[in-house]
Amino acid sequence: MGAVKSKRMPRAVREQQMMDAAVRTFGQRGYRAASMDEIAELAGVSKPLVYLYLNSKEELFSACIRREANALLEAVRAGVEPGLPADGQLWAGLRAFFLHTAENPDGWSVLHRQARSHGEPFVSELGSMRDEIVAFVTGLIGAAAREAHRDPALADRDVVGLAQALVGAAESLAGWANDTPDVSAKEAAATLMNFAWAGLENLMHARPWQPPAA
Amino acid sequence: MGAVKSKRMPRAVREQQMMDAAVRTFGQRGYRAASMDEIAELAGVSKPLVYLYLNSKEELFSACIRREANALLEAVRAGVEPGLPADGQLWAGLRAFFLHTAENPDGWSVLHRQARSHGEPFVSELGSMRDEIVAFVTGLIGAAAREAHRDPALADRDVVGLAQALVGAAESLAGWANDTPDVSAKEAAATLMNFAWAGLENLMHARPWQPPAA
Amino acid sequence: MGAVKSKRMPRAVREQQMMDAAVRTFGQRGYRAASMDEIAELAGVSKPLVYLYLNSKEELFSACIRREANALLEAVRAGVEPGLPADGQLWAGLRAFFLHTAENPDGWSVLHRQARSHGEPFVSELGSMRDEIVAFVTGLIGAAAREAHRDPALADRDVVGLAQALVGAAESLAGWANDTPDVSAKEAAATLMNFAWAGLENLMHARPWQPPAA
Amino acid sequence: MGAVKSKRMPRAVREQQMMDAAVRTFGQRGYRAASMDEIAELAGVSKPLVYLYLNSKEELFSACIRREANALLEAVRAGVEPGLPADGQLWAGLRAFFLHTAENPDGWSVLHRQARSHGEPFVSELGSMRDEIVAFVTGLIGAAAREAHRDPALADRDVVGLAQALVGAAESLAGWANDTPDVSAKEAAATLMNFAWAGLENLMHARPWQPPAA
DNA sequence: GATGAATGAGACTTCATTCAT
DNA sequence: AATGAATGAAGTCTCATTCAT
Repeated sequence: MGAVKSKRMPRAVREQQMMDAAVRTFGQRGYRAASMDEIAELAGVSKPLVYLYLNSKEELFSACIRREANALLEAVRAGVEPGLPADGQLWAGLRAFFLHTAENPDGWSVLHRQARSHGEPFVSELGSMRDEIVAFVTGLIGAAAREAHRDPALADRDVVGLAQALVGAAESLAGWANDTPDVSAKEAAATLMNFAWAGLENLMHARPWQPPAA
Repeated sequence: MGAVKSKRMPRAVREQQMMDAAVRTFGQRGYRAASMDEIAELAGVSKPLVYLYLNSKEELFSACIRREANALLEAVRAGVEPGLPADGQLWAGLRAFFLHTAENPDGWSVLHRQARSHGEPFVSELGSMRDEIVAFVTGLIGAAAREAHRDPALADRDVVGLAQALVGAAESLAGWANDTPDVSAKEAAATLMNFAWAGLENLMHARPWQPPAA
Repeated sequence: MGAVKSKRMPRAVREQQMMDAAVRTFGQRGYRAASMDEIAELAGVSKPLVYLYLNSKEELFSACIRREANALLEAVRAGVEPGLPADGQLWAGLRAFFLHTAENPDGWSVLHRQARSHGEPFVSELGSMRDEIVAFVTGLIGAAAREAHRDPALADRDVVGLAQALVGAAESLAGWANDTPDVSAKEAAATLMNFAWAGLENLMHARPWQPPAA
Repeated sequence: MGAVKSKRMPRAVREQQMMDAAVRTFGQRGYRAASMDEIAELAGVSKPLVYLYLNSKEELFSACIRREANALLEAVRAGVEPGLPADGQLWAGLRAFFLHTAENPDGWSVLHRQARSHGEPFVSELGSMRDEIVAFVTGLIGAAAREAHRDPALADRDVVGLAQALVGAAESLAGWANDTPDVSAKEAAATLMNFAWAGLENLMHARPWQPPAA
């Protein structure tokens, strides 16, 4: 007994340990550079056990993508309170997104860097998750548009493009904030919210968006 | 007819053929999955010749990153006409950017997907090119602010933050546009220009930015 | 009958088989000319197993040097009986040395021919073993000097120099005896004993050292 | 004109430049590790020229062995003055040997380390040269024996063994003197002469050989 | 007399995966 | 539930050597 090297754990627990190790390894080394040896060692089990539970490197990676995608989605959903006005919801969603990715850098690396870089079947795997995020954002923006009585409605494709732009901007700012001393994560988030909500023109004319008194 | 298998070419020409093949292979397969065998065959030469001229897989990949990064930078610079007003310059730059990435999907894949996913030294290699783009965009936004006599002036740090956000959004959209059939470069540029210039709120209220009659 | 192709052996046994094969191959072909393929085949295993257990060609060669050096050292130590007079001890040590090198020609080739010819880190590896032999011989000569009440006493440095000369002569003669058919280990030992003990001048005057009636 | 990069040299001169480069490279890197590329570059010519003049790596190495063996032989012969008594001749020969090998470390490495370590045809190549050295030493020792009216004469095989022992002792002492601070080459030579001429027993009883007043 | 261009063959090494217990 | 033993296949890289000028 003791966490040093417990044997004979129930399957579900062992599987999670393996996936933890896999996410960490894939996230840091990349899909191809990660070796099953390293994953098994990090998980504290033998290699055949990894194969017994997860079948192959490919399936293991797919499982990682699914797990991390769902976790991210849940985090964003949980961060948004349905009753708020549109800008408040967006602000809350972005904060949740930033928080989750900062706390799970390996998982985020798996989703953002690795899953896109290694072709099928991983791109498809990621696709279905992105569809869910887009649907969620679409809902948000759609609600905002109705709130503003926008007419005619934004096309779905435009919404997807906007979501892509938002995520890209968020990633870029996160990296910049990380690499630049004395730029806080909150400042970065505010910059993004301004950029996204008010647009450059409004910023040029000194009409920024104001964060809600939180 | 055509260069079926020309032999004894001068070194400079052969090197470009090899780099073409390498960009294509790296862009489609990824850095690790691409094999030197495949690159050599696609270039129509033997493997030792690739090593003789380009030394190693790592150096070859670095050379690809540099070549593609410079080409992209030149394309954007060439697309912007200095005399225009700020939004016109931004619009021109974005069009040039999305056009170039659409016309060089493998080169863009090398920069956006592969160089980021395979650790040092490639990330640094890419970083310096990205810094140049960010500096360029920073200049543009600063000019726009002066043009608008914004008061109080935007802090330098805010300008850089906005430029980071814009560049990140552009990168993300370019990947999306490349991966999504029937999204044209011009549409992507318009989506981003709207997003950046008008901001989401204006979009919600059906007050988008209008492209200049070109 | 015989160990045609025994599978699933414990690691320690397999490692010895591999080292046997490696010593033989290195000794006959040389470090560079020996291929890991040949070693694996001679050991009756696949190449990856050799790497799994012994890591690299360099480490494998180093391990061979250490094993053979220790075996030789032990053989010489075991051959010398502490109670004898000085010339008897020297004679016994030389006999053991030449016998061992004659019985392990590949091991001796690894030590004498290959380890010296392929630079660091092998030369150092061998150096420490050689230092042990020299120290051993130094002790022997020192004992002989005390036994003879030599006065004035030999300087320590002179003793080490003599030991170096003796060891070098032995190494060289062993190589020669191994390469020359019909020169027995005992003859080689006698030649060296005469040379070392009586000196050329005494040989010239037909006053050789006499082996003890064994 | 000038030694920087003279072109169109007569064949004999070019060949010597190549052999110089080859001896240096083979001596330092070893036969296998030396590459024709490195040799050609060090010689300041293109690789095809090396092949044009010297045909193959194997022939080039053989030619190096022959050249260096002859040079060593000549040096020793030139060092010995025929009229001297036996110990004086030996002393002179050893000095010439030490001097030549110290001044031509790469050539000595080719003969002593590399030629023996890489099998046929090099071992044979070296063999004929060793035969000449042995004949020379045999003559010397034979003269000494006649001088001493030794009877019965030493067998040829014994002479070869003694020569081997001498050379081995010399090499070992040379290495030791090089690695040990404040042991001069001359001291090493004296130690060897004592060891060889007087023998350990005489040394034990304080009857060393005396170097001739030079 | 001399060389830039080019390659077939083979080396070391790694990895995903399975077998037998 | 778990693992020590083992390998087929593939990858990066080097080298002696030749061809065409």
